[in-house]
Amino acid sequence: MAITIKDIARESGVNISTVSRALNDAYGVHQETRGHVLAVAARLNYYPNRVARGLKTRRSHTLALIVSDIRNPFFAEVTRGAEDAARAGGYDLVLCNSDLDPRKQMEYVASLLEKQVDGILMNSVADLSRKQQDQLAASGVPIVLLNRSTASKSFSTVCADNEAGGAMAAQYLLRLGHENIAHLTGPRRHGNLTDRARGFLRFLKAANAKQGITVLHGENSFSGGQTLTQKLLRQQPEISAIFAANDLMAFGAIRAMLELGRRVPEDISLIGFDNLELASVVHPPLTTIHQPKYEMGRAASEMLLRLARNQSKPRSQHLLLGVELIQRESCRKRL
Amino acid sequence: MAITIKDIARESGVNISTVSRALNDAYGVHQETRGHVLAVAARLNYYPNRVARGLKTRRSHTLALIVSDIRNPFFAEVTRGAEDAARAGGYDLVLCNSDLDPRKQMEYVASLLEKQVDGILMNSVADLSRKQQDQLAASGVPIVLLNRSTASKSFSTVCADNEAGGAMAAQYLLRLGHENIAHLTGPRRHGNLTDRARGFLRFLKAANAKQGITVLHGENSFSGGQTLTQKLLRQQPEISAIFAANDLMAFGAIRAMLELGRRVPEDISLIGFDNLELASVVHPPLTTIHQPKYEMGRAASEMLLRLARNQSKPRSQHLLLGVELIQRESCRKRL
DNA sequence: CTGAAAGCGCTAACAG
DNA sequence: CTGTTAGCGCTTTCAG
Repeated sequence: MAITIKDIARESGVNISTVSRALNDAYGVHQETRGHVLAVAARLNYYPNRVARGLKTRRSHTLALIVSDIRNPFFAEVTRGAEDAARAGGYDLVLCNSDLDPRKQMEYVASLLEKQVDGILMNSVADLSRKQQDQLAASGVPIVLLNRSTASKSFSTVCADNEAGGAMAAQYLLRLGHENIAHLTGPRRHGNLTDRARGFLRFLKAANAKQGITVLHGENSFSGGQTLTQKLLRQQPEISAIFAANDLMAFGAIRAMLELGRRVPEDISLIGFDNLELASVVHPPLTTIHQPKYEMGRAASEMLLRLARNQSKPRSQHLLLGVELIQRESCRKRL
Repeated sequence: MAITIKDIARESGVNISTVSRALNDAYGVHQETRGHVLAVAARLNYYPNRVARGLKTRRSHTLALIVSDIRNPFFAEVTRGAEDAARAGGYDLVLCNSDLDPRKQMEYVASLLEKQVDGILMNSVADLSRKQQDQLAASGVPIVLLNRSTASKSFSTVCADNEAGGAMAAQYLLRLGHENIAHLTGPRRHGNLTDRARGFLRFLKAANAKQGITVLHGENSFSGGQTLTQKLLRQQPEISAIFAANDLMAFGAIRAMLELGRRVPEDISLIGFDNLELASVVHPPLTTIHQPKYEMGRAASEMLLRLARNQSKPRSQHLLLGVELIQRESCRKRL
């Protein structure tokens, strides 16, 4: 049986409420009694039961993070940022993997509400029905959406500036003199990737790119990048630069080119998006657009902490974080 | 204000204890009342407060996982397995990143105890002082150690069979006809890596390997593998096969060889350990020893669940999971 | 500054 | 089968 404030009250000859005060408020209790109580508590090796406290205070000091899959290195990084910030604020973080399955997501949320978490960080609600989203919003827990800028107004968000990143990629490739450019991206409607494509194409158009741009849609994965690249090089062997919508696709592209005997960057320049840790490890080291993943997680946690602490639910907040071009060795000037 | 069993008791004209029973036990309550209560509960959109319940039952239905860093893809995979199993058992998983810092680790544990978690999964306690370890063991929470086989008897463990894996690597390289073999590994005393080295060397010795084996110690990281390989090839350019203690080091070795103009596997065969997802993505695809990372996490959670459910603390359990050789393209027969 | 007492929401004897 | 009652460990009025 763990020892409680009752024990330490008995042991130190004061009332449990005094113990409680001594343990919490620095004020409202005589220095001397306070000292004594603390000493007894230490001697008995007392540690408070936060569950009981939470029942009374209606705060669990626990946050939750729902990602699609922690094995995705992008989310691992975000998660680390979120956990660090939560901990710094005195909160725990419970981790949930939803695989983007709407049912799983709703089950997690229900379970988390029952556990009285003070706030939820979510990867996405895009796959939830309108009704489910309303239900979420109505639940009352503060929710901040990660990696979504276009979400409904009911939720706060933190996201990287995907559109600006797309534009950066375009600008860089143009500056290197490329004219025959392709963009490899994911499914047609995929919030973030769509934003990247928009920024990319908009910049090229504004710059009066001399030639048409090829945009290929496929799976936003390693093998998707590989497949699309094979297809691209068959259709348009004269291509001189590729913008892959994320690093994983870029890795797939590298593999495909290797197999087809096209060299990066000698024959074809390649730029990715995300700046995964692996990007500097592959050969050639990948030039890419850096997303501040850790900072996104951290900022999201901090935002959620603010929301959780203000009982009164304030308007939703939105944060857009800047991205950055990381030059490595997968691009070069067109001859 | 959330609605409680009191509300639904009032609304349905029965006592709160009847409500509680209706909601929990299927038995001991008339089907009719039960149905009615459930209906009212549903109508009021009731969900139970697990914190209150936990206060009474002394079970939080929450597990915790302390890893050094979730960004390490190895742990991400383990974590996913652990979370899936926890959830399947009706438990939440709180994630903690310790960076292997003993102080952080102890702080996490203290905080988790206060939150009344039902069990803790830990990456390692190797860096904890004897006293800290005893303190942990004395705390009373079930603890299972991940990825440790040699830990003190006070804790349960689940681990991959590192020694057998090392032996497998040796056997494979020998079968390919290699005689001039090097082993690149981490610091001298590093539980798992040491086990791999032992298995490797023991097998070679037993097989009467014709030549001496070179073992190089360094950092167990990408750059560690890179550095060691540079050093190795300077000292012994005639080496024909390398066993890297983990995939990350193997990736570093690939990079170093690329830079030195030595081809894998044409000039030198390379085998890793872990079978990270990247292993199939690098060039050449890496032959390696597969650790069942997901299963380790799952098994650890399941073991912890068993421990948590049996109030009486049983003896510690130990599980050693098998490893597997994954043949890809980084090794070939010696000419 | 300290004590008494109520109660957070739920479970679990114990009666009936 | 159902109601009464007593807490779980802690915070928080309200008195004194």
